[in-house]
Amino acid sequence: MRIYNSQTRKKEELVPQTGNKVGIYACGPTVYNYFHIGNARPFITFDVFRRYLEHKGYDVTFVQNFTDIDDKMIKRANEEAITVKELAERFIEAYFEDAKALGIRPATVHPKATEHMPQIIALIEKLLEKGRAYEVNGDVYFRVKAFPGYGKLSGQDMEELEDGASERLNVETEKEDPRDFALWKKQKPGEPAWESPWGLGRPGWHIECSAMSMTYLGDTVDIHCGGKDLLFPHHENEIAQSEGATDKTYVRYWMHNGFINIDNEKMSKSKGNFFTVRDIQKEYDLEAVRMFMLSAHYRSPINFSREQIAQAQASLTRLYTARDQMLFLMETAREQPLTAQEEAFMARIKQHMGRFDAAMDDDLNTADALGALFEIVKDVNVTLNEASAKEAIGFALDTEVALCEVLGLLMKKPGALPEDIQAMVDQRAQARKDKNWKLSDELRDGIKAKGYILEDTAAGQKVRKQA
RNA sequence: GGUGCCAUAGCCAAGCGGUAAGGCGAAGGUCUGCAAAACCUUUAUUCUCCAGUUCAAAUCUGGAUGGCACCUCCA
Repeated sequence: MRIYNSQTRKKEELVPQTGNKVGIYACGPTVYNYFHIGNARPFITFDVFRRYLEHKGYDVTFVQNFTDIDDKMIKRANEEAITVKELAERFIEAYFEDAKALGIRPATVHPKATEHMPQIIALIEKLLEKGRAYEVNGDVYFRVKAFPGYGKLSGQDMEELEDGASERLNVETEKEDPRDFALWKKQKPGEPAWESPWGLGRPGWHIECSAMSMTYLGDTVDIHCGGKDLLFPHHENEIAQSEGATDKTYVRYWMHNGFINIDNEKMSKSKGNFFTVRDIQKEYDLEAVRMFMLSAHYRSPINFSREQIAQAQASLTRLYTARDQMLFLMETAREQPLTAQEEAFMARIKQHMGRFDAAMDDDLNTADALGALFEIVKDVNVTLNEASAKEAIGFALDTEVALCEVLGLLMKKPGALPEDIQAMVDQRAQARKDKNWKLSDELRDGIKAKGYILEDTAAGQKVRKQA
């Protein structure tokens, strides 16, 4: 498959370092709050990426960290009058709850920064040895001048960066160069701290990702992903730190997702125009949020609005209706020889499957892949009925479910009806037999009031849970 | 100032040189006891605008206009 590499700015054929093994590092959340809808985009995007790679037979190791110590963590913990550790535990738990509701699978490993101090310190020591870092009064900084490749990911010119940095950043006199960034921060009063050769302190934000990525995936990782805004300086700094220490390629493919906007403006903490996943969950099924994210290419910006989520919900229902219809048909379908039409139908389904894969192979084009999926739905609705062969129905059903699983959709399985609903359905069947339309309609309304949609079909009554 | 991205129907969106996928919505119809779902028909002779290259351009080039992001904690 081809993926867009942010560093070369081209789509490149994905060729893992070793056989079919793929190592992926994804920048995870800072666990100082519930994650918002913007955070959800990379989680969903790269979850789909991972699922698709596995669907293609790759053996994927997916590492996503938790940043559980930084300025925001300390500030929030102080506000709540709890320890940073307690704060982290609370929001790590919340992360897993929200991720699950969005259909995001847990990573292979979820390393925490605070549990990797030895690795972080060792990495900093290596940089000091090589003269690519320096210590000043208990703080350690990366010496950007000593790493000639600085700027290669973001395409920034070293001198322009220097001008920009000195203009914009407050001049911290202890740094040699305004572009230098902190690897280790000396403890301030009241802050959590760890022992180090430079005294008590804590790691800078960038170094933890380098250390954890290299711990679990080696000096060179196949793919590193995250949001577009992490490209500079976070990922640029990671390259400097890791390659500065090992003199080996740090990352072979960089992938960055686009943003979610609100009214065409970036959602951000400072603007206050953001929704947490929990806010959305009060109003919408989170599977619709996932569908919404998948409806556009992951590198394009998308605009979040209620209307968009409602549209996504409606499309999702179409997917569910087709699946449930096939499940319904399977109950009564018979084993019988395929007709010529059914064979042609199955051939078309295979073609749509091919189109789905081709779309996903092309830099994870989920919007196009969804198009192929809806072609299947259409064909199913036109072709299949009570007289269809079990083999044809089963094949289309398995195909739809398998493709949806790659996207992490259609995760809700139809369950048995609650007893009271089933009783009303049975009563309505009798009423219909008696042609008692008034009672029949009342029962249908009653069932709807309880959150179920009842439909009459040639094969009898069909009931499904309202979306 | 530096570095990039985007502009396709009422809304969302694919399309990457060969004559506009798909979804949502809307209108009419078929089916139905009535519904619902589903199906059929209609909804972009045209892709922000202006030049250019080409037998051929939404797709390539140049320019204009409008919008967005990064360079500062943020996915």
